[in-house]
Amino acid sequence: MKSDKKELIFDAMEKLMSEVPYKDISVDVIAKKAGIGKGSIYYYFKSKDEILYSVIERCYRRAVHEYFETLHTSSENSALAKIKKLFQSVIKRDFSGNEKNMLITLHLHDDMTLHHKMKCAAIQEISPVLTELLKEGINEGSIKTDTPKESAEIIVAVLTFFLDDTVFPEDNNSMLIKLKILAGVLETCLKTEPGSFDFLYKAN
Amino acid sequence: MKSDKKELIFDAMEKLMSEVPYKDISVDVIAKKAGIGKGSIYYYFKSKDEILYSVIERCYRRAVHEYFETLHTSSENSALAKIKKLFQSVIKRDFSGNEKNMLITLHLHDDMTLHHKMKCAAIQEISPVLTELLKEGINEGSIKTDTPKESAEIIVAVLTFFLDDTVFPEDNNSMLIKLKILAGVLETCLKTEPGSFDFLYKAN
DNA sequence: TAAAATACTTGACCGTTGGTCGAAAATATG
DNA sequence: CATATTTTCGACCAACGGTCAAGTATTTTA
Repeated sequence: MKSDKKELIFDAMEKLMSEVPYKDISVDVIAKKAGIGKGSIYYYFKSKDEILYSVIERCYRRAVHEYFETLHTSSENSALAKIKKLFQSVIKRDFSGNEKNMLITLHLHDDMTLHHKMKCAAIQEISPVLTELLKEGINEGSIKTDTPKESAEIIVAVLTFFLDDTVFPEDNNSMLIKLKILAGVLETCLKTEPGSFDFLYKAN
Repeated sequence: MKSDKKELIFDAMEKLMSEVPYKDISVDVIAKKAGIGKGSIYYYFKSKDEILYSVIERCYRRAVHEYFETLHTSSENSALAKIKKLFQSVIKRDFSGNEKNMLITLHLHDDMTLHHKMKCAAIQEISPVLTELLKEGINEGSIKTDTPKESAEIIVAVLTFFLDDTVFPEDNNSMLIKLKILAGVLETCLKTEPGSFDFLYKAN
């Protein structure tokens, strides 16, 4: 019966973030939601911001984990196919209304503190994975670039930027056009077969 | 002798932001620096954040204004040349240490609130100008794209992202590689002559 | 097992903050 | 000059993030 307080705090924060704007989440409220004393919070985290960071990082780590899960249950194993899966693990729920997850919920909030941190976390957590996939693609011959690490970082950065509703507060059509441009950019950037990234803007 | 209080507040805020982290700038301090009562601040701005937004917007508007100034003092008037000038007005001081301006100063701060807002403001202020330049280039024949507006927004977004030190906290070499990639991406994205955007990563 | 040490828990408390407000001062209007 | 309107102000407030001494549970020691 180890009641991991740290996990309790995580869960309380995550729950709250999906319910109310970050600015309305006080440490007292987190403690209340977690069912522990306020002082305990500061036994496990050195600041309120640290809780936020940890939650966001965990969120992207889960997306990466989900991607690795899908790998096992699939025959297609080309680098490009894997990249597609990785992207989908991160973004797929952002465009379907029914299965909201943490990432989309976070994006919806208007608090700026969140958005910058999310981009940084995304780059930190996801770009290393993508970097390896790019290298795989290079070995396979399906991808050509001399700078996989930097390319990966750029790609993740841009992708995350795109998913941020608050940066481009526009209609879906503009978003679709941009995703199409992005697909083209990725193709030329990585010198892949035409259509390799069409899944970004094509339904399913 | 109209002592425009609003301007006083602007200047105080701008000065303070170049001196201390945003989180250390209280409304009392702004009032003190501006030499007015705290209550007066809330007569002209409805919140502290609104001051921040206004200052950042003014900052990018100045960059755009500076660009328009350089237009008059030049013979070269091709769309690509103008785009180069626009970019340089926004970023040039970010890489030279001596002539620090507001933009670089802001980027240096570690406060997240700033960074997201700066990206939004950059897109809002600069991408319309770039959109027109892309259209010019299309008419000239030097640029080819069906979606100038969206392309412009993407370009500004990515560029701003790159200039943000806190997102890619790496060495200058990685930054240089990324700017090189970006230049290539812009070329293929806009179908311009090779080397059109080399100024992004080449010294002067 | 008792005692000592360590790890964990707590909520009252603190300093600071963004923002409010009624009143005073300045300015405009007639 | 009197009245109305705009501007200025700082004492004040509620709420916040964070601290802390004092307690309780758990583990270690002998």
